[in-house]
Amino acid sequence: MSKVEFEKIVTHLQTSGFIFQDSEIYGGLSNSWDYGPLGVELLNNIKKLWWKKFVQESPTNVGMDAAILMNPRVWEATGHVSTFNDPLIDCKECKTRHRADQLIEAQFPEAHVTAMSNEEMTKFIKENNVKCPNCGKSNFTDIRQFNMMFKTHVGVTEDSKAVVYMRPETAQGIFCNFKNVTRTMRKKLPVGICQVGKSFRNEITPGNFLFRTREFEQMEMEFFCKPGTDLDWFAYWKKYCIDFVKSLGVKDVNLRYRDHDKEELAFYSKATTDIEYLFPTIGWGEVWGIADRTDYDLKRHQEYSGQSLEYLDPETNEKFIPYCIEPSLGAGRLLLVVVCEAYEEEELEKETRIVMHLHPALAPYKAAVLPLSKQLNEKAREVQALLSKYLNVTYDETASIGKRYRRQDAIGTPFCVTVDFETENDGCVTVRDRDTMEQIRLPISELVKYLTEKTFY
RNA sequence: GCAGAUGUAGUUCAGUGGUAGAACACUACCUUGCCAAGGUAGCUAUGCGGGUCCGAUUCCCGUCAUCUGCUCCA
Repeated sequence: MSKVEFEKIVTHLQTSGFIFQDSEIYGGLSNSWDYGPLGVELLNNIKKLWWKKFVQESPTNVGMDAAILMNPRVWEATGHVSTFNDPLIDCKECKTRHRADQLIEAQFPEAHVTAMSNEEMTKFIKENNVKCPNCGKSNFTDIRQFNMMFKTHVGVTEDSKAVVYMRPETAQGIFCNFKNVTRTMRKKLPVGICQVGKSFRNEITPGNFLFRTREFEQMEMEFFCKPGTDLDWFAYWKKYCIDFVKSLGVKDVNLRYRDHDKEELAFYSKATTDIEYLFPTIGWGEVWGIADRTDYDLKRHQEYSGQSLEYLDPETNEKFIPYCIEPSLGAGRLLLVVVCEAYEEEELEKETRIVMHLHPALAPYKAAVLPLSKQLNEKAREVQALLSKYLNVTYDETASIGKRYRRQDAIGTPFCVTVDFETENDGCVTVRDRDTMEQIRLPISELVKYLTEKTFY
């Protein structure tokens, strides 16, 4: 396989019906992308397999789906309203931007930055001649506060009392429902609650195509367990997650764990490990974050809501707030990973064949039905109608058969079913494999079973 | 948000202060009968908005978007 540039993959996705720029006819909106007919199939398949692995196949886990808009008190409890504000400051000399608190901390470690207001920090920077780490001068703008949460209003008047936030993570919908879920489902610890849904963050610097967008879909599990038990759940889920990525066809050598250092850890987390993927051109990038959130979230919600979120262990009659392991993954990122991994430009004698070696269960179309000649349209349409009751299939009757194979290769369709002049007599079709380019002849009556088995996850 | 670069068919690229061109892709018809065949015809573009000019895709300004770097990233 030849070395492929990230840009090429992006172009391919945009020109073959996977991804479009959002509101493109108006010039687009920065970092917003839409999923086209093929992209949405791939995305849905990714979410489906994740759900299968984390909900359906797990004896401990259940799913749920929370609202995007929540009581704003939720975000006060989590600290998003207060501490998720970055005090940003620009150097007037060299035009670089910095975080005021980090500037002070780096040059005056003894200063109590966390206790300072923005005005106090501005004053401190001026009085102590805090220098720009880039140009060494001390000439800054005033601090401006950035909140990463999108705000909107409930009700038709823009009354500040009715401010609500677009959730910056799906996790809190799970924490808030911890009691509801365990009670109604009669769940004992350990229990994982899983959710797939949109989150919104007003990122200062999004970029790299789907890699960092302001609106994104998260696939998260909050796994509640008793602290100090024999089983190391953090290690367990780390392995479970990486095994899932590998099961989608991602090669071992392109994956690694990366532990966060102490300084890097979020305030609520005791330990965090990222699963990273080696993207073409871009290099290693975070795909999946597995965090040990301790009992931070439930504790805070208990405090702010006044509701007990303790768990009563039925065996020991002991009450405690469960600890939580959170593997959190962006659906768009995982899509990017499987596409980067699957994309190949195969050099053939006369041409280059673009093939997406997608796992058959992920492929937008499981098969394409192709009449060898247009005279065979009718029969081919019958086959398509039969298959489409069980599988997502497509149909193509234009151009030569070879060209149609190429088109399907380029969008990752694992099988092509060709109806030929013998089909009417022997009831068989030719099934061609995307990866091996081998062909076998099968009775139409066995097609559904064959394709279902071959595209099973 | 700052700095730099870029913006011409679906894609990759030409080109010009005076009616925009190719290749590939796509569509139709003919032909062909299992790996991008051939023929004919066809569709499609100067990101958006101003300004200068007789005339702007070209020069100028603004804006939007993309890329790179910085800042940032639950």
